[in-house]
Amino acid sequence: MNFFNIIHKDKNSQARAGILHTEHGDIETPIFMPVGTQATVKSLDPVDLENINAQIILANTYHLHLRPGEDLIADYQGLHKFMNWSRPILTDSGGFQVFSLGQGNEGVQGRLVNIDDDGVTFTSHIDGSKHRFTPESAIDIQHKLGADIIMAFDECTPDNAEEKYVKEAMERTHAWAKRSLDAHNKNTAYHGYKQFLFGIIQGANYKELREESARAISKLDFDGIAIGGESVGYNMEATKEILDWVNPIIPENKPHYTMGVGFSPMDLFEVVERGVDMFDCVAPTRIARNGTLFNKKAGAENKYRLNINNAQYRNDKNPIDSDCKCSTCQNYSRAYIHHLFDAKELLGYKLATVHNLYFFLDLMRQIREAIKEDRFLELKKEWK
RNA sequence: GUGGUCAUGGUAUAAUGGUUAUUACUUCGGCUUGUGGAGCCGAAAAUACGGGUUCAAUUCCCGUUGGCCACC
Repeated sequence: MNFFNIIHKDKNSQARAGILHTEHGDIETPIFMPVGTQATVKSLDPVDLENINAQIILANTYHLHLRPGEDLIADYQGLHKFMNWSRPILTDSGGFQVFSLGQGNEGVQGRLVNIDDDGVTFTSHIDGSKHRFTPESAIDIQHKLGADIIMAFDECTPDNAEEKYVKEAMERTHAWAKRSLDAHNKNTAYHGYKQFLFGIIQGANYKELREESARAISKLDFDGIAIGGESVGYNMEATKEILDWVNPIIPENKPHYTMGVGFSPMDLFEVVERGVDMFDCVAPTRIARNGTLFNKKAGAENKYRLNINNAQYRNDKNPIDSDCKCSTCQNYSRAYIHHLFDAKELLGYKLATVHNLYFFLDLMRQIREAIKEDRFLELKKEWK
């Protein structure tokens, strides 16, 4: 059986519907993947995730290496058993954390990060201890964690970096891609089942570099192709442009994954329209914990969302979204959720996260149905 | 009752005889993108009351009211 089967290609765009086959179940694509960095989607447990029809979740190599450590998780036969999640998991390699938690970045200051051609030395954001990742060690850690889909170790460059440095980093990422693949091929079934490895295209916002990176990653024997970078997701105009550059180059029959996409409903349409099968983003869960909740009637001008903290919801008997079928909208009023946030009660985080993820995953379901019926662009128009 | 002391946004506070009176919390909006239950940005909101001195008083003086402390 192939890892990835395309079931239907939309007649009016590059959108396609497909299925990813893994040991822990099939994944219908295109799909949004909730982020559960530390082996938990914050505030939810696996029963909640199944109830909202999550098909696959993410976890992170960097965070789990530092705490509790891959050897401990391997002791529990991998992440699935450790966290009691029986469906597919994808682990990010930790390459992005070198960038996002790196020196000079907003949010986490003063982290020591030294990049050389062999790997990266960095200090822990938890206790300042020194650590080192190489392509080989990042793969080894991911084997022990046991995710169904794992990622090559890459270097993500800032978009404002000069072309010379971006080119160096990109070439390093290509060399690391080969080394990740070699390390992976020595042991593709650490826990007794096959893990699939994706390569990552870099090159920031330089057309020639993106094309070169797309060629380099495409010719390697990866199971899937990811598109990374600071702009991807964060700057949708740039993201669309990058996808238009690399799409003619990357193999059509492999799954395409844009890393960090899924801030607003329209973002989902934009990348699916350009042939993307998988994407993840912390936004739906993070903004949920701050009280920002998806609502279709709020309209495109409000990014289809409302802030439940606002005073206007203090005594509002309606659900967050009257068309939503999630357990939060079926059972709770805006007034109650407003109160939970006002009082900083833990249940508020859970109810909000359930709603935002359900909203996104149900929209993905609608998108898949629309693709199969060649009306993807019509559905997109409803949300424009 | 006598003496002392204090009175600044809703709460707690800083400062000053002279542009727009400080800060925190609260309140009201916003930001959030391969995770950050955090953080950040913006807005609203005050010199107890009455009189006096002065070019100018939230500041100095007197009184009123109220709080606190001590004494009888």
